[in-house]
Amino acid sequence: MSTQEPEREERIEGTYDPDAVEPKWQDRWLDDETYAYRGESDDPNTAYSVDTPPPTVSGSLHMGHLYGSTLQDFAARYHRMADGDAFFPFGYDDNGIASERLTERELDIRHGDYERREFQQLCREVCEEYEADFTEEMQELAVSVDWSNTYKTIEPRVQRLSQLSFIDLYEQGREYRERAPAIWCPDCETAISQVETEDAERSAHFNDIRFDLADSEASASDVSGERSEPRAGPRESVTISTTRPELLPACVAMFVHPDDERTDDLPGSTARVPLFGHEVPVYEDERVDREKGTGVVMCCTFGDQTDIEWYQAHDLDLRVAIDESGTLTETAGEYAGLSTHEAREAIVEDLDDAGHLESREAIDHDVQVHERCETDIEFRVTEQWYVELLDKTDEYLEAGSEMEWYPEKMFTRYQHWVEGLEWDWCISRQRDSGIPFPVWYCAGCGETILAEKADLPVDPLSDEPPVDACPDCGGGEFTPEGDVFDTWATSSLTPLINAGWDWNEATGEFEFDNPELYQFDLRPQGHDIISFWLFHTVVKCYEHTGEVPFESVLINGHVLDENREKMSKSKGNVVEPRAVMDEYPVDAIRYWAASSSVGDDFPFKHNAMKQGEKLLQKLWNASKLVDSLAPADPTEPDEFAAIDEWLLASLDDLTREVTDHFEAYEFAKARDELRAFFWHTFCDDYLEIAKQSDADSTAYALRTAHERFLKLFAPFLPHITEEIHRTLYADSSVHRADWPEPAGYEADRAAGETALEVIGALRGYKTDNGLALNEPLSEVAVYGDIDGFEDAVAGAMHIEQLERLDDPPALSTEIVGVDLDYATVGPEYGSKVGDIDAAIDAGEFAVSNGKLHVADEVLDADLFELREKRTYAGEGDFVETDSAVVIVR
RNA sequence: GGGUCCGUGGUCUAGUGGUAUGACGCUUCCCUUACAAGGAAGAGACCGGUGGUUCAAUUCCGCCCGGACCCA
Repeated sequence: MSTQEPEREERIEGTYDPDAVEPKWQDRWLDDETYAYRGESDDPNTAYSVDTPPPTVSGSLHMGHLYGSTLQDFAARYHRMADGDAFFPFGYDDNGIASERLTERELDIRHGDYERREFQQLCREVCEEYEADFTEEMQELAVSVDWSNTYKTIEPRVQRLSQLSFIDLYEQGREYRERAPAIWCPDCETAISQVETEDAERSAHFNDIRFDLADSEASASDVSGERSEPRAGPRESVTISTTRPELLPACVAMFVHPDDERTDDLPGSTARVPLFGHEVPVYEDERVDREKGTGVVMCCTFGDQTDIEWYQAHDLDLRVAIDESGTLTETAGEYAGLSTHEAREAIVEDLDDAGHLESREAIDHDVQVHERCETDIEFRVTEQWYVELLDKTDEYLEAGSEMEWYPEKMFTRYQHWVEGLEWDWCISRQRDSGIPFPVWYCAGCGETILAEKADLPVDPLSDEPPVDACPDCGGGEFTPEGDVFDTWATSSLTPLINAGWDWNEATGEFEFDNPELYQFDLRPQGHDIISFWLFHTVVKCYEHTGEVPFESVLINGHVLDENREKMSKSKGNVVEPRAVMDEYPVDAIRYWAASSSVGDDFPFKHNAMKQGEKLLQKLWNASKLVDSLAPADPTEPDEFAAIDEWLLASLDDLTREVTDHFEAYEFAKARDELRAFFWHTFCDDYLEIAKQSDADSTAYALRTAHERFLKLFAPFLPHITEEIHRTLYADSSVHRADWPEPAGYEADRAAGETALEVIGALRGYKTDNGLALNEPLSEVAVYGDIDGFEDAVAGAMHIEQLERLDDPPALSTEIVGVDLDYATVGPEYGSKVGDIDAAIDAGEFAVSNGKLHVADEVLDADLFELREKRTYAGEGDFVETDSAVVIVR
């Protein structure tokens, strides 16, 4: 076997000391590069690979990282053993606003004072120490990442890849540049995408504002054209309700619902915007919410997404009243130069003075804000780059369904997101730092000039375009694109980064350095980022490679606080991983992390760490006993004692089940079955038998089972299994050992079970009678099938004379109840079942010739079981089990 | 407001159209050739509420309540 030193001197002694053992192996694994990817296979089906979403490292490790990383590690460790190798890389996401702001703060600089490359270099330096802390904590958690395979999203290699991705999509016609309404952050002064917004509650006012209707001549050219009966006494004004009166100068139309009788006189008329005086048409549109207010709404460019839809559907004017910094423009006349908030107050005041403010009511409502700075967003018409999505949502939905989802139900989140898409993906950001677009424009004709793939990464602000003259018009002047990529444009490329995707100039094709890694076997992540991170990654990789990037997606839940509430800084209920790691063995924390079904949220509980701690001691103590009972390297005997072979056969069953659970990412089931078998069958039952056994096969079974337990536990409990395995069995890491396979033992399972039942019954008997468990029993008789296991029973229970009874002992039995086989009785007797139950409960039944007479029915023997109470009148005490009867004399 | 999911002994959790699994805690007894962080025995759940389908619902369906997440 794996033992190279049969004369191994070391021993398992004392109590287990995780404080000493855990750091020792953590250091050793790093020194030995135990988890380095060997990459000896070319076959994508044998190389197990994990692609993890890189965390932002400018913050510290939180419980979500701890839990998510540990789950990934279970999979990686299992597959490293089962498949022989595993690619488990790590990335740091430092290409983003968070790390840029961190750098500015730490160095007291402004990014605008540097060339992009210089600033990014500074970012990398500042982030390094944060990354080092993060790495250290990940290593303390025994996450078996290959630390020689890491990347940073800001590094030049990743920048090159991001730009290659842009060029490839552009050449495929999947990207376009367009002037259109986009979501805008007035504080960051950039376009942002829908996923970067969130809701925030704001105090505001509903302002009811009266618009005068202009001379109704416009009705003659009524757009709806079908006004059957003119209203008597045409009204002179309409009232709308708005929380944003500062948008009045941007008002371009009014809308009413076509089926709203209150307003069916209005379409075709013209309203005059108070204070500003310009006139706007009134149209019909079904998107008007009839339930609210007066049924009349104003449309401004732009107050919300509906305004954009109306602007496009009705070909409205564009009136830009708010500029890129949230300041009112000349369009706002005398209000130009005010901020939106100042203008809001000023305009309301003036409306009131002019008699156009009918009422004002304070409300709290949700508004959309930029998630990074919590600034209220605006919608502005700007020129941006987009990745086209809306034309291929069916394909992307299909791509998502090709992946295995764990748990399966999480696919619906992806599905709903894709089905609900309304925007193409805006990938350009008006920021100074970030990864630049590799693009110039011809100053003469506007032609788009892309960088050469070989030259990437480039920065158009510093580098020259690859041509001297415009290929279209021959002009020689070029304007660099100053925008940078959206952060998801890069972080959606992690599978390509990890597999070394690049442009091969010689072959003229995109190729992978490690093609065996792609597609990745597993993508683990939280359920909160399915809609953007995972989706974007699927889209990008699918377009670049024609293949879905992941075979399986593992969605983990969130760790909640002990009251099942989400942890948040503002609530002050955050549990720090550092504190938990200081208090409990990492193996125990990992054992806890395996306790919940994948995908479910679960609470952090200090008590929950106890189970793992106890298991560690149990494993240690059992190892001590095994070590003292059996020689280190027993040879396999020709003949097995029945109980020994029974144990190994049962262990084969367990091995199959645990393996299946790991394959299906059912860590909790693997954990619980493994623990139950180890603790109860192996420790409670088998070890007690083994102590009394002198069969050669016992030593062999003990050692074989013990070593297999260490391997089966290794993904969950990497430290203690390594310590014991190295001490007793091998000089190499258990984490590089082969995953156990069933050895093919056969045994009389039923007789073995019965024997253990008898032992259990006798143990109870001794306890009930105040006897020590090692107290000898002079004479015991057993009626039941324990063929071959007599010695095991006699040895474990210290029975001096064990007798097998061929006939049941003389017992008197009393029927105390009837258990119906409802699965059969139910369908057969239908509504009579209630009567039958009632009669049985009342004791109104009789049994004759094996049939049950009850409630005027006669039930065959296979429909029920009698609950009997047996009494033994003979010599000695009587104990019964499910399948045996035991007499102690 | 819409969608998805969740709600099981004091706590956490498994599970199923036929009367509920395990752990932690609790009670009693036991230092027995590793382990008292152990062993044996035991108490503790009308499976969130309410209607419906069914012979039978914790399980399937509707509504309500509570929680999480996603999207408006």
